[in-house]
Order: sequence, then C-alpha cells, then structure tokens
Amino acid sequence: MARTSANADTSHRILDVAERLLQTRGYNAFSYADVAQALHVTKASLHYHFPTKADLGRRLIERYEQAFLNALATIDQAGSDARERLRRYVDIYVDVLRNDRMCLCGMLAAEYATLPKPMKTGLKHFFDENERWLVAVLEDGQATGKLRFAGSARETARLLVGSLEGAMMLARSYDDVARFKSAAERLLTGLTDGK
Amino acid sequence: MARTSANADTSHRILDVAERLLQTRGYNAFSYADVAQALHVTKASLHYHFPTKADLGRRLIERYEQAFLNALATIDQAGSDARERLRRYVDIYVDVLRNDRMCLCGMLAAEYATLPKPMKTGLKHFFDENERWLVAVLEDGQATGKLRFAGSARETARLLVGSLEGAMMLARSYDDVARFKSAAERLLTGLTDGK
DNA sequence: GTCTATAGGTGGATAGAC
DNA sequence: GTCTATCCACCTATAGAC
Repeated sequence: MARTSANADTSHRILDVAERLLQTRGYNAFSYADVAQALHVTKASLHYHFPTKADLGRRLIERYEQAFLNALATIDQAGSDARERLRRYVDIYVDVLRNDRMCLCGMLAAEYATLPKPMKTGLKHFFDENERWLVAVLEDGQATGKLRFAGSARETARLLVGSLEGAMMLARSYDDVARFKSAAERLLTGLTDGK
Repeated sequence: MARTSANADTSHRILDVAERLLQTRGYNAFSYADVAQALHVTKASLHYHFPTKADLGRRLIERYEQAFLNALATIDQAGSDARERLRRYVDIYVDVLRNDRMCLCGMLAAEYATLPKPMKTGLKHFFDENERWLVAVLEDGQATGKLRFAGSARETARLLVGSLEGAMMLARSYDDVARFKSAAERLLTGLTDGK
C-alpha cells in the first residue's frame, strides 16, 4: 500500500493548499500554477491527481463538508443542550475566520453563477446538511425550553446560516474577527433571551 | 457639449453592462471582452474610457454607492417612521435580487483579498455609509419607541448589513427570492416585536 | 472615440519521456 | 507519479491609423 499511501498523501497536500487558496481568494482567483508553486511541483503533476479544475473543486467541497459534518457529530456527542450546541456551531466559523479564511462554501456561494454544475450541486448539499443539523438542534431547544424563536425551525436555521456567512464575509473584509463574534453573539441571544 | 454627452453616454453604457456582469459573476469572472461583446465595440474602445480594469471597478463601486445613497435619501424624504424605513431598506435588496443579481459590494466583499487597493477602500466606504444610515434609523426608532434592540445601534446595524448580504448570497444560489424575504422579515421582526 | 493589430502574460489542459 | 515541452484560448493593456 506504499504507493497508494504516497498518492493519497500527495492528493491530500494538494487539497490543503488549494483549500487555503480557495478560502482566501476564491475559486476564480487561484490557478494550478499557484498550487504547483506552493508545493514545488509542476502543473502537469497536479493534473495527474485532479484532471480538471472542476474535479479539484468538487473534491474540495466534498472534503470540506465531511470535515464540517464530523465537527457537528463531535458537538452532538458531547451531549450538551441546544444553546451550547449552537454556541459550538458558531465556534467552527470563528476558527475559520481566525485562520484569515472565509467559509469555503460561503465563498463559492458568491461565485455560484460561474461554477461547473457538479460544484453547484455539492454546494447546495453542504448548506442543506447545515440546515438539517440546525433544524434538529432548534427543535430540540424549543421542545426542552432552552430556545425560543418565532416561525419554523427551518426558516430560523436558514436565517442563521445566511447571517453567519454574511457576517463572516464582512468581518474578513475589515480584518476584524470581533465583528463576527458580535454578530453571532446577537443572533444567539435572539434565540435565548428571556430564558 | 455634444461630444461630452456622447462620451458620458458611452461610459454610462459600459458601466451598466459591467455592473450587471460584476453583480452576477464577480469581478474576477468577467473581462473587457465580455463587456465589448455585449456592446458591439472593441476592447480597445473600452480602455479609452476606463484605462485599467481597476479604474472600471473603482467607478462601479462609486456609482453603486451613489445610487444606494440616493435611494436612502429618498426613503428619508418620505418621512416614515423607523420601522417603515427599515422595511424600505430591505426592499432595495429585494429589487436587486429580483434582477438575479447579488449586491455589488457584497459580491466584492467575497473577492476582497484579490481586489486592487482603491476598490478595497471604496468597498469599506460603502459599508460604512450603510452602517451610518442604519445607526441613525435605529437610534431614531429606539428614541421614538418604534424599535427595540439590545446593545448598541452600531452593532445592530452591522448585524443587519451582514445578515442581509449573507441571506442574499444564499437566496441567489437557490434562485429563491422567498428565502431572502423570509430572512429579512425575521430580522425586522426581531427589532419590532412586542411593539 | 473607435478601430486593427499586437504585445506579453497567464489560464487550463495534454503528450510523451523518464 | 513527476517531469519537460507545448498547445490554444483568453487575459489586460498599448500603439497607431482613421
């Protein structure tokens, strides 16, 4: 399995660099040449692992979603109440911002119109899964009296995702993580005040 | 003044096309060739009016901000209460979305790291002006008892701008204006319920 | 002001040697 | 798996005729 491991390792490093570039500059603003230079390999070598940029982009979304879902599973395993789970959800975003990055899928949402179809599909799947997890947390919080919100859990979940992505984008433009934290704090307070 | 008017008219048409492309595809995903083709002129002609793409981008931000501020001034002139002014503020965003566009500055915020410095400066100015207007409305609403919110008007204004931009981005990915309206509705309700 | 022509660079992608 | 070499399309931008 030595060969397979080496291959997987190289693919992994390529994805790491491409992910950073995508999250900081956007899909349309990084090239195979950028990745190749960072890894001290040639562009041709990258094409061996990811034949087209669309392939690379699709895999980046898949991997990012997997890591995100793993983080959500970890939160669930801690067995905290809904309020605390939301707080940890926000912390995932904070960690991304602290790394001077935008959420990979939030970035791609802006570039949506220019993306190849497989990436569009993967992107929606990411947001749908986020919504699904948040709906479960919100409904649990409502049932246990830990959270209070008007309207459906689904609409509330969508508001949360959109607001956090937007706050992230502006906070990054101002290079000010505190902006994001302030916005997130208020969003959570809106779901817990009076409790 | 015939020549000057013609010039202004051509520049105006260039800006119109470039604006649409920027709001739908992003700054890094449209070219002089795209604009030239849409207007049936050559790229060289565009460079006469806007020597560099950075010049074009800078003017697009300036013009967009001016139009935005004009819309805000119109809202103020109507003399409505704070709640109604916020509602009309949201309507500006809805109109953009209905045109299948993203907010020009929201789009650029995602691409922020790749922008030439003059555009970065212009972008922040746009958001600062938005914040300024919202702070005035929020403080008025608080003073007259029409609005209620926790914390400072400034933080609330920033939450609003970020949330609306984010909701817009996601609504456009799902090609679903109702998503945006639902999110905006809830944000406003959070400032007015119990009133 | 708009054109033709072109420079000089970079984009994604492939062929074929090693 | 990685390399060299190369293709072709596209990019921003400029020179100079009209």
